[in-house]
Amino acid sequence: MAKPNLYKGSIHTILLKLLGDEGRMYGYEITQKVKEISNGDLLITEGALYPALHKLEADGLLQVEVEKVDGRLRKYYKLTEDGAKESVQKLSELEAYLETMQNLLQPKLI
Amino acid sequence: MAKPNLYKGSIHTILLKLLGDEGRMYGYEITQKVKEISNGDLLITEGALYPALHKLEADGLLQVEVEKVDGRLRKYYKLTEDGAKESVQKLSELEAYLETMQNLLQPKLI
DNA sequence: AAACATACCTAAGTTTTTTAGGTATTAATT
DNA sequence: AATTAATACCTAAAAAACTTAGGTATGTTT
Repeated sequence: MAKPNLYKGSIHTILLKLLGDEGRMYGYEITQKVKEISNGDLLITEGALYPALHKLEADGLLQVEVEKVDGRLRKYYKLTEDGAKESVQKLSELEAYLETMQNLLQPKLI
Repeated sequence: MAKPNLYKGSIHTILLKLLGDEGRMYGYEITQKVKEISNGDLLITEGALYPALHKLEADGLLQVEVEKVDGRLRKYYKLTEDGAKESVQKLSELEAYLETMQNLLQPKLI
């Protein structure tokens, strides 16, 4: 792993969370939003993003609405009901993971 | 991803951190320690652990001492000087990642 | 006119893991 | 006494999840 943009396994969770917060977003918007939130630390590559969105859609967790804005195509994604449930699930897993990591990082108490 | 035991990409960091804290540990001990710290949430599989230890050793970040205890072989690992430096580096990366994730999880402030 | 930003996409390759084995010794259980 | 569980190491094949490196097309800026 030369310069990973994000720890693997978290992209689906990030997408579900963002779409839950924002209501609906399109792919390019997501890349910019994540870059902004992370102050440039987390760069979601398009090669990871689009397959992830397609997978979540195929799994029935996302719903897509295509729109043309300023002559360009946009694919807006939003959570389905199942997506909202899965989001809760994934977020609690991520929180457990983050807590574990914090426990690992904490200076050892002897 | 059926039931991943840990978010990918963090195992090297975990190993460096644990060895920095504990001084020296052997493989099996690490699996038990991580299970304990995470209350059973994080299970480092041996198929991930041993190759990771060997990689870190090959990269000069770990040093190994073989001992026989109660008739069984143990391979104690500890950080080299380079390993200690790399540990600092990896930990700051992990902390930045955790902070970003926390930012993502925080309820949106409008 | 060229470069950059917006907006989508995919395929090949790489990395990192899971799965599923294997060997061997000691401790606990039946 | 024999089987199972725990301790302790290991590896190879497969799967998963990325990065890299392309591709197309439109609008904006230099």
